[in-house]
Amino acid sequence: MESKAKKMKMTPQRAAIIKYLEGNTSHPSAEDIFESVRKKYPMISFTTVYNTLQTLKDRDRVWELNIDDERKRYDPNVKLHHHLICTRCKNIVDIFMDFQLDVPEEEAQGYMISGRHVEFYGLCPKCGKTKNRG
Amino acid sequence: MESKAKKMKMTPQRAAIIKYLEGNTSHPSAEDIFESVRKKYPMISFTTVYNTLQTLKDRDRVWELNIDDERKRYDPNVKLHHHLICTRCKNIVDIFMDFQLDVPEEEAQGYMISGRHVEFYGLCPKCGKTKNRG
DNA sequence: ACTTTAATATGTAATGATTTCAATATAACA
DNA sequence: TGTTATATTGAAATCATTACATATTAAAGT
Ligand SMILES: [Mn+2]
Ligand SMILES: [Mn+2]
Ligand SMILES: [Zn+2]
Ligand SMILES: [Zn+2]
Repeated sequence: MESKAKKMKMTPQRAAIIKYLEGNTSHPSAEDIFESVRKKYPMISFTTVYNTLQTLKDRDRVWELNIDDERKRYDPNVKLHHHLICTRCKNIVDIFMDFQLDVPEEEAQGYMISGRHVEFYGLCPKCGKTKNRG
Repeated sequence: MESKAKKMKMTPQRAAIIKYLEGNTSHPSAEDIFESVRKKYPMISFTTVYNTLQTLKDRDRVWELNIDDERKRYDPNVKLHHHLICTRCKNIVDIFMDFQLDVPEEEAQGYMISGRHVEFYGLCPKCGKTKNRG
């Protein structure tokens, strides 16, 4: 009992953030979380959002995605899955498929591979239509 | 002849940046490029590095990677391939394998998929040894 | 219930990568 | 050689994220 097992103090702010994330498949940014939680807790600080996200990351309760080139995105679903991102509006959707992604010893160049993630890029249905001036 | 076909004015700075990138498999950051080119052109501006990278991106001569959570990384190899990143030192190496990554219509959720990229995470040989206090 | 205290929340300042901008310089071409 | 669209430069601005100092509070013990 050590790393993941540290007890986590519950606060209204944390509860609100966790509630917002629960089952959320929109892959929100820290700002998205802040703006949403702010409706109920107008006094919440941006720092608290980042602090809480860090705490949740430490406990593997949230996954930080670098898939969006402008900001970090957060995913409460930490089970292995992949993503499809719209290159125009940055919408992200889940892909639950089990790809065969084994890297043979000689290709791994001595790395100890512990994680894998497939990113697909394209245009979402909405952006696919309005090709220009999106 | 239009988008990609725009002619590109050649300058000593651009030549130096392009030369540095040519065949470079280290996936350098803008700063890496700046520091290297600066040795020959001490007066080069950071802005010029970013400008040139933008120009090269526009012409599909360089690939901007979001794989590193701290900074953008650039890859002069624009042919489809994948990457393996060390989660500790952020070293990035290429994986030239042809994975089967077809997403069936019903999983694509209406997206028009145009690109794919597999990211592997792990520890590089160096970091794998020194498990602590890296 | 009251006390204690380590953990958390807050506001503000700092950081660091990237972008914007206005002025100056120059590659390409006639 | 002159013209001009394009590129370079340095400085300032932007924006996401982090660091810090101070005030607050959840939770464990009494
Ligand atoms: Mn997801
Ligand atoms: Mn590469
Ligand atoms: Zn879209
Ligand atoms: Zn490493």
